[in-house]
Amino acid sequence: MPREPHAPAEPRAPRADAQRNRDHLLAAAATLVTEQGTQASLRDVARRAGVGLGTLYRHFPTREDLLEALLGRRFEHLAARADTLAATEPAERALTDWLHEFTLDAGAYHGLPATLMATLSDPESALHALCLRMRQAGGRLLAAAQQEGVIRPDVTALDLFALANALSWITDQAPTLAERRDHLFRLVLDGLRPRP
Amino acid sequence: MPREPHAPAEPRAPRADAQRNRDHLLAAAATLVTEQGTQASLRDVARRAGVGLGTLYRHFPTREDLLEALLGRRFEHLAARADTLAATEPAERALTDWLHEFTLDAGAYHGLPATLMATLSDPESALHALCLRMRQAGGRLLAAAQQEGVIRPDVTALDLFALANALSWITDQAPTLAERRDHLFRLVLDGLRPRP
DNA sequence: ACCTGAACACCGTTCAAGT
DNA sequence: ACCTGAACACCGTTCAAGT
Repeated sequence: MPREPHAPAEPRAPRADAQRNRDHLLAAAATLVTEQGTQASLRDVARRAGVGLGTLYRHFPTREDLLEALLGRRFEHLAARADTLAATEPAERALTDWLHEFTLDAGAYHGLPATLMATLSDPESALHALCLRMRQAGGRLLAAAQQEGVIRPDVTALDLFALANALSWITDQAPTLAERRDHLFRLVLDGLRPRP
Repeated sequence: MPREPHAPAEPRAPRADAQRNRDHLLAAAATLVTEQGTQASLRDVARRAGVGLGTLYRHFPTREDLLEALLGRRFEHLAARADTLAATEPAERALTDWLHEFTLDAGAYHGLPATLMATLSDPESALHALCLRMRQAGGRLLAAAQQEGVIRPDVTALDLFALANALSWITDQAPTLAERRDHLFRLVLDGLRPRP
């Protein structure tokens, strides 16, 4: 039943050893990036995965490719959250809740806010598309809130992306300020509401 | 006339060659840090200064020491600006003008916002005292503005320092957003004003 | 197809040897 | 006192050689 002579070109299943190496690399990367941040040594990742350095580069040609694989699910989930919040919460609440969750995800690893922000100037980055989807998801919630007049009309989805990353960056850079995070978040968000 | 037998311990003048090396190091660092940011290679700095690598470490034991020497004058000037603004401008204007100038200085080199922000968790850094003076200068302007009721009372000098650095960081990280800088600045500052 | 690891060109930091 | 540069322990990235 398989082996159709002219079957439509299915994507070949990867060789078993290749798949296993990929899994080991991702597991090793998850550990090291959690411990040391987005700048963790790629040599260490390969070492911990029990794999040659070239194998890491074969599976993930750039550091961003590796991070994308690590972050994909998390941010897909976040994009979906935008739609559920839009459906269940008032526009302003949906926007602020979602932005708050975004700042948490953007701070998942040390150095991640900087990595995400750098994506804006680098369309080749494997994280570029991921960040674009985030801007679009945030943009939809933003438009709804602006429609209701609860957010200034001169705020763009890009502004939101930059500000939310900047807020994540503050606690990433100075853990001392972790306790001020929610307060700073509210201050900045307040600046986005129209002046009466 | 010199050579007083029991003259009070004057700080010995540095040897002429040492002084010359120091000057060359600072000139080289100024060029390379301007071109490549705060993470410029120290090897390159020594090379361009025409000096051995050990000589660089003798004069500037850490990268922060070098940056401090590079930034000292600039930020001293900025601290003085706080007092002149306080004396000549209304409190709110003085605060926003000064903060705006701070964001410009904090963005003088690539990577500088991150370097400055990191000093909060590192009291040993040569830049720690410099950043403290900035927080104090900003804090005085903040207190005056709060006294007049034009800025929320729950904003601290640390909040200001973090937010201003974060704004500098946005354009540092994504030059694309340079055109949005002043707009983002105003949005954030607006969030610091009391709600009516 | 896929994997390995040596090779290359860099780092930051230290320190024995020089003047 | 001060300077030098080799030495050490790391990087990221590439690529010839293997299975």
